[in-house]
Amino acid sequence: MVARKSLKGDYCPSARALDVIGDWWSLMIVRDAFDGMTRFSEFQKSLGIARNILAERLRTLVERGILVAVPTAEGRARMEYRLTAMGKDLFPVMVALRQFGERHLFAPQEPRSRLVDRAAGRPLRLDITAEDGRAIGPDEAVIEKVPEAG
Amino acid sequence: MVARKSLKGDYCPSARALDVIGDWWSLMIVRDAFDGMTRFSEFQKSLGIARNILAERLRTLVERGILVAVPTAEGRARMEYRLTAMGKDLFPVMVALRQFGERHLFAPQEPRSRLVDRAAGRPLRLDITAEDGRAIGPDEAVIEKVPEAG
DNA sequence: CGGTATCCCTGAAGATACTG
DNA sequence: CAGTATCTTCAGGGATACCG
Repeated sequence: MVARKSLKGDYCPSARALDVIGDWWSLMIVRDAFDGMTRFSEFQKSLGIARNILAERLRTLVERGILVAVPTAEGRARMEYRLTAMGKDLFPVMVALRQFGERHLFAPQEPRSRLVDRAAGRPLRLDITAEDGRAIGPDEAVIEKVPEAG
Repeated sequence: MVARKSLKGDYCPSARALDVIGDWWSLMIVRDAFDGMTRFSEFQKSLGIARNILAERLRTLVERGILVAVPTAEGRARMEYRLTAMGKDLFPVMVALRQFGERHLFAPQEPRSRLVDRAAGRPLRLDITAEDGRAIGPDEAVIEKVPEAG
């Protein structure tokens, strides 16, 4: 996933974003981080991931600037992993994925976790609009190719 | 990526969504589909993916209800692959990924493709809000666990 | 052109043992 | 507890040859 041959995706922000957080475990770690988890063992227990894999993923997420590792008061190498500002900018990605999942991947009455407005306890809205406020769907949007390497 | 052991993610819509479209090639195919591509060879040329892999990915995207394969007038097994309504619901995911990529993964003057409002040619906005219209960020949202399977 | 059928190979993931 | 180091397995992906 990391060093991919430069394809047209090179110039595509989606492709780059996917390169950074596009594999299963990284996204699940980020999801748990949004859910307030910070400790190695919390992630490990929540995900059932192998420890070496978790360590490696945390390392690259830190390298990429998604998480910071801050030493805890307790001991020596004890770290807490927290989302950076950049990491928090993944919030819309998480919300979008979640809404898609809720809409299409659960039976009507099937139990599921929900992401809600903390204050009101109600589901969130996600809106894509033009600068003038018009709602924009797939058919109202178009990809502008990069000028030179079109 | 497909048959993953049931982890807590079982109840997490994000995890399920990721199971459906969470690998590199599937997302890139969907991105190209949003960009108007429909033919096997278009995807193949755009992505530089091996043909067998592309065929397999198209097949599973169709199975999962993201794409439909419609026969073309031309010949026998010639297919066009188009986004279903469900597939189009991935639009917010693509926009969110793209915005993240644009914001954090490009140098200021580095060339990139852009997703714009077709009418105005201007970038899109993506807003997450509560039902009453308040803007919601990561700190204003909370994940409600599924009732029973806590 | 639009795929399918094989073969091979790498690299990512798991298990496990070890360390401070 | 919070990792690191090592080994092994296995499936995802590339290359290639073939078919209608």
